Amino acid sequence: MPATLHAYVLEPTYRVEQDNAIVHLWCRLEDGRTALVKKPFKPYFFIKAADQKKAKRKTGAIPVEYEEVSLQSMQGERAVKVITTVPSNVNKLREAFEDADIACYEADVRFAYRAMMDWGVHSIFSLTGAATPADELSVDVVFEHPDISPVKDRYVPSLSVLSFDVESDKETEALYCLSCYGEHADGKVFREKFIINKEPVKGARHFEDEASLLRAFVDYVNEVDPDVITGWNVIDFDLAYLQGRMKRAKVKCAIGRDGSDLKLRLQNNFFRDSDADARGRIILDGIQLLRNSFVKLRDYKLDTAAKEFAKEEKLVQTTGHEKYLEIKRMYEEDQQRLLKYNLLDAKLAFEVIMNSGAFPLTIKRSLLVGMPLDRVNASIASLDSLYLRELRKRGFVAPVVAHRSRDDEGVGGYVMDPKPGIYDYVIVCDFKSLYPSLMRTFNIDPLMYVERGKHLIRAPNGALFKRDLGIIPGLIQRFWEEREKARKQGDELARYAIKIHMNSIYGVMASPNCRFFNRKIGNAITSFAQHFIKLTAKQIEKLGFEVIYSDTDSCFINLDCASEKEAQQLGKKIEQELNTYLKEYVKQEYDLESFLELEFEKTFIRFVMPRIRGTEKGAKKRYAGLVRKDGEEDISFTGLEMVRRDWTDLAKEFQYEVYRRVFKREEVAGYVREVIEELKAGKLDDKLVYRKALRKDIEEYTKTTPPHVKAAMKLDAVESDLIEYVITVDGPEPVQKLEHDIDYGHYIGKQLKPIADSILGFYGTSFDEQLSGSSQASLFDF
DNA sequence: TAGCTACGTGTATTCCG
DNA sequence: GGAATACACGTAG
Repeated sequence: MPATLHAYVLEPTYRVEQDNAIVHLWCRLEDGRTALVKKPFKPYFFIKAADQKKAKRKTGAIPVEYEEVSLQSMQGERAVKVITTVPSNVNKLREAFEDADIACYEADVRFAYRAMMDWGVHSIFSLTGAATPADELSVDVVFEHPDISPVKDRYVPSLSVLSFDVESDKETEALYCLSCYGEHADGKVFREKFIINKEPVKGARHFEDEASLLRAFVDYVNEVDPDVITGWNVIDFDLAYLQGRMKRAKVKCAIGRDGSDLKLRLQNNFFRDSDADARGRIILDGIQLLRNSFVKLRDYKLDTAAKEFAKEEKLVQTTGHEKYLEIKRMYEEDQQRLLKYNLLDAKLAFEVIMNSGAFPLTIKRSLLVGMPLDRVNASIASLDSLYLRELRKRGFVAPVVAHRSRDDEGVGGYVMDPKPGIYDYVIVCDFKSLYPSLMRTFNIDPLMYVERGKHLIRAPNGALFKRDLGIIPGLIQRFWEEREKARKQGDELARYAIKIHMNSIYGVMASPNCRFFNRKIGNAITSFAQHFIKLTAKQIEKLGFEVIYSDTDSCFINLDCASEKEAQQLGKKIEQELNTYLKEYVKQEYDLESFLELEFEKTFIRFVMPRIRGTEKGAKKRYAGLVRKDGEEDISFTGLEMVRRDWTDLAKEFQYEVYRRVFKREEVAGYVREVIEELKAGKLDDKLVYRKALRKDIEEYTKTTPPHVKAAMKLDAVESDLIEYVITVDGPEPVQKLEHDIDYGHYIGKQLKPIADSILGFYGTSFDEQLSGSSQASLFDF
């Protein structure tokens, strides 16, 4: 009797053998071995039973079996299963059928995922079967046709990770060296350096020519056999470069676990990331991984990330042409230093993805939604995989994704017109996961949606839902419970992963690319949200407090009280009163149990709600306040220049200090004058850089030419989407190619003045007035 | 190999008999 | 030459 093993799926895929499809699950087993699990599965989809006769005339030479099933479409039409031999036939049949107006169901579910859904397994599963030798494959063991079943208790798999970095001559493209750093699944660290050199080099493997080094690298990858390959910009730079050099040197980039070549899909498009596929392994770019894990940085250079998350800094701090020269010099004169630098970069990328939490978070997310590591951000696919299983259990089949035009837009959250001003003691109450809690409370679900009927739940936008527990509400309930469990266990990462996925469900439902998309369902959620946040604000006012602002799920309340302690007490009281009221309200109005949870979130000791520039109206989504964090007072900024990447350090430091002085009731005029003096004296020149991203190719800016585009056009080569530029007397210039004097007048008028005015206005004064010490005409008339 | 909408601000461009 | 409008970006939630 073979033992039962637990496995984590790195990559689900398939191969066709003798006209039959075999699902291949490339796995890391719980016992530490790597495995390929092979199991045959027949591709299939559904049509309406009523279309079967017509369909039979359209199948041509494609092998098809029709199977009667007790399933129906969500509109209640009886379905029949169309089974074929290989996955590509599904597309052919779908095309032929749709040409003949035969609707297809679930014909766009990817084959290997389909199999996993039907076997009831997610990314971790249990298998029982005999292991066979792996032959030519780069795994420890192969299982042919094992029994596969779900696992109740998930565990966190230990994966082997390889990070690498390449150094080359930028002009000739010749390879200098390559370094690898990583950890085996058991946590043991490995590292290796490769360099092109005639003579031996201490501490590294040396090769006389590129082809030999490249071959040795491929062998090395297969030898350390990583589950995950990573690095900084590793797909668009290192792998793309290596692939090119290997092609030239006629070396196969056979780093797939089945000996297959690396495949790259490089995107020039700014809206989509490039991806890479080495069969059986996952290739994750460090930058993409951080971004997808919501790790916010000023920019995504390795050095910036390393300063934040690693212990060491890059060895070479220069950039652009200087860096190129430095690397060339090191290769020629100081190879030990170059190798040290090279290996350190590989190590830093590794430490950044680990220490920032991005990699552990991605593993958690993968376990939570059952997606491979490189697809945890594919929200539609993630929800699909969870939803379709449940739908099937209930006897239904889902439609294929319809292609829709995106003409009408759905409605979103409610944002109240704020009451501008400076306040003492403002508290914030907000709903915990408002959209999920509404979907759960009001049973918002595609399967529960109906056009008419009795005893239904009616959303404020008129959408109607049945009262039997829906699939989405059930899913949210499960997530909610898991989050509570994580909270009790102090598992912050799991909590965060659950929050991300719970909050993405609304976005999926409101996306025309989701197979269950229906504008009325999306709007049902937001109309409920609008209703409840307005109702909440109204009730708070009824209790005798002033609501000065509200956005989507939050209320900002001006307490007009005397101390932090009092604010705390009032906050608790408001939270409790409102929750009681809402429970009762939902029971009364809808005869439902409310899962809405209003939470007293924080206290601002002092608070500023600024105006829209040049008007009397309050500005939405922009505010600042004095908070207490770990006993210390600190200023929190939201939406204001302080938190925006496209404002200069000068503006940010200035804003922080001006607001600090206002909150602390310290004088401002002297400070403002001081900054201007220093600026004009050239003492702040390193704080004047604007950073703004190009969001499309330079040639596509045809309607207008914004400053960052002008600066980018002055560059010899655009090496990064993020353009760093300075305003000079001759207009915007990139930092890499500064040719004119700085336009200090610009910085005074455009970076300092608007920031000062946004707060000085509340004291009946202005930037100009503070400078001149009187109310005479503007000193800076820009 | 596609989660969503709401919003403010700066600059460029167009309109204005 | 000033007001109105469009474009572009980054942000809140």
